[in-house]
Amino acid sequence: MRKRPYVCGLDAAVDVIGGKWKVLIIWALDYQRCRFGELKRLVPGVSEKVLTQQLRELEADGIVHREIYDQVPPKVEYSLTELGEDLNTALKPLGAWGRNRLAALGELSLHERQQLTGR
Amino acid sequence: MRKRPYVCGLDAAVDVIGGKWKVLIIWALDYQRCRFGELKRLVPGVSEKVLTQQLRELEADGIVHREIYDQVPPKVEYSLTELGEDLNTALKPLGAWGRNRLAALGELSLHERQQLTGR
DNA sequence: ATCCCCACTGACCTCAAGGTAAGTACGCAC
DNA sequence: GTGCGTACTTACCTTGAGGTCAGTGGGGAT
Repeated sequence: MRKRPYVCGLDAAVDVIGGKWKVLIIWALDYQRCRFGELKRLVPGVSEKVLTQQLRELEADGIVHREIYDQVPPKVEYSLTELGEDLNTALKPLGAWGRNRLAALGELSLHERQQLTGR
Repeated sequence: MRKRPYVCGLDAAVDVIGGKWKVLIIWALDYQRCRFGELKRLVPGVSEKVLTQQLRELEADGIVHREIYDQVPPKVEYSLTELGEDLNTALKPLGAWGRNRLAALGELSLHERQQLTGR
């Protein structure tokens, strides 16, 4: 549960996407429905435990859908729900803003590199 | 510094707004430039230490501008930079998504309340 | 005299998110 | 028969973000 009440919508949204790997998971699922192992490869650096955790939280929040195929070896597929796709759409401008920022930072380091190699 | 490199723009954006109170600060500053004490009142629950910290980080990231008036008693005003206003614009759809979510949750708890009082 | 207000700073502490490593149960390939 | 891949779970540990509290130094109100 939550200690502090939500102050605004932004607050509520950040609560959902706040986990360390959640935006990366959502971003990965936008392109394709994924099995657990694929997701692990698409989100480099997550441990299995934490990936499971975050997926369960996203599922509880109604962002991702978990489909279990009764097979051996086990097969589980994750996909975005409609709500999850809405969220992803809402995240697009933020992603664009971040990309601009990355570009700006990239130019800065290019500049620094030029200064260094210029000596 | 950062351990893991940015995977995408969203990643970079979340790095900037990830602090516990940052979106609330940005949201508060969208309406008006603010003195420190005002901000403290607009963001209920933050301690002074953490508010200062987050403001400094936002300043370092070029999101907020800090203007010091050489007065006694001291006066400091915070405002969004152009980059900060861009960020705020990019956050609007996310805020709207969150508001919808809150509305949905509100209806749920209303429903639960009705079930409870109905007994 | 005593208190509050302004905008902080610094020392110390807490706790929960996340990381590590091992275990599970089954099937297939070599 | 040894190891890998599947999708996890469990116990244990680490870390750092954030919380608590006290102090600063002058001015104005009570």
